[in-house]
Amino acid sequence: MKTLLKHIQSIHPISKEAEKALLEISKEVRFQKGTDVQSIGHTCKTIYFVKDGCVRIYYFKEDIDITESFEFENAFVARAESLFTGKPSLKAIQAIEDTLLIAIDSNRLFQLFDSHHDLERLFRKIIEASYVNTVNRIESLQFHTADERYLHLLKDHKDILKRVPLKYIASYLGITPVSLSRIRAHK
Amino acid sequence: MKTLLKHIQSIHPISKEAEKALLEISKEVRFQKGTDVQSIGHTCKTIYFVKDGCVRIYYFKEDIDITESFEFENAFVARAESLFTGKPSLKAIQAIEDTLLIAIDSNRLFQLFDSHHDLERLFRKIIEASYVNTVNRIESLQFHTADERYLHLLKDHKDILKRVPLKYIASYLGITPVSLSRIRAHK
DNA sequence: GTAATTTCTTATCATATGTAAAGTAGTTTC
DNA sequence: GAAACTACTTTACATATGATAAGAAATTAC
Repeated sequence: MKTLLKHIQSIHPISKEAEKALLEISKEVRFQKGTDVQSIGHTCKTIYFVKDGCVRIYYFKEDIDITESFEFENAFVARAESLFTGKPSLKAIQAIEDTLLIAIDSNRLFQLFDSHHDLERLFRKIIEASYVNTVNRIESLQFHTADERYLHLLKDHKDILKRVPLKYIASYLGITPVSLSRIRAHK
Repeated sequence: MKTLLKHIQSIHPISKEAEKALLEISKEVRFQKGTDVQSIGHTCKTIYFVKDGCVRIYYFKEDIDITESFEFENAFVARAESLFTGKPSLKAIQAIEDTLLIAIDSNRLFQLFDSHHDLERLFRKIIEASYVNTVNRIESLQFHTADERYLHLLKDHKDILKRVPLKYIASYLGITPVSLSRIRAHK
């Protein structure tokens, strides 16, 4: 669990008691490459931290598999639309590689917020950062060409091509695999 | 300020003391149609609540004016990328109509979080809801046609066509005004 | 109220991306 | 190691959107 605590310290330092309380509601879970961590229709009650490996959030639009996001080592993952609304999620979380996650029980976490103010602040800051990221992604989808978005993704995640199938990258960029192939061929 | 307090109560009820503290760091400000509430290059230290009128967040990409978002009555507005990072914003906030805003001093608000846990929880929930909204907007930009996005916007904001120039709506949808005209002509 | 300015629409042509189908390469299964 | 399957690429054609320019409509300024 050291990786998680270290990552947390870099965002917002919390007390020893808060660390202890957090670890009590967390456990390590492993998933084989290709398996669903959480499936479509399930209400999200877990916040995951990626210790090793990588995952994606995906959903289906008219039978087409669309990757909403990727997460790699040292990042949190949750299906926000379900976690924060209590509704069943239309999306699933899948392990793209053999993956080691730390699962945090969100209901118990939200309860801890009452007694550990610093934990609530930590997660407020985590959500703020995620929010800034999604706003930037909107900007990218709004006014960059698919070509630019592809190059930008490679810059941000230098090893993504070795770790993630192109078909997932294509839908993440908002284009078809055929179109991504074309873009790659022109480089 | 009643509008603000009423809106807050519907998200997360706070104590009378917290309400009082919040009002002390808030003030009403008016902006004429077309004027900038905050300009590009300014570091965002204010969270606004729209009491009457409407605003947009916009920026320039290579001399082209792009609307990132609109906000109407009973919504909060802030340039998250600047507010949460402390960096100067590349974006501006502009009044689209004569607008009455409530300006909340963000530094003093963040200080209040130390003494008023319920205020921090309130704003955590506000950010969570904004986050869910932006994730949904990504989905919309990723795999809906411009045509679908336009119809969806009209559904969500029935009076938007009467209040907001089409050129702003076009860039918000990620298309040119010419393209929006075409889409509208086919209905 | 007229002129000037801005906003919106229409038309034409160029380009990027989608769809479908076929082929190639790589991986998995037995 | 052959067969089956999956991932990726390539080609041909269709469609949506972009760029530019010109005109119409609406708004603003005087």
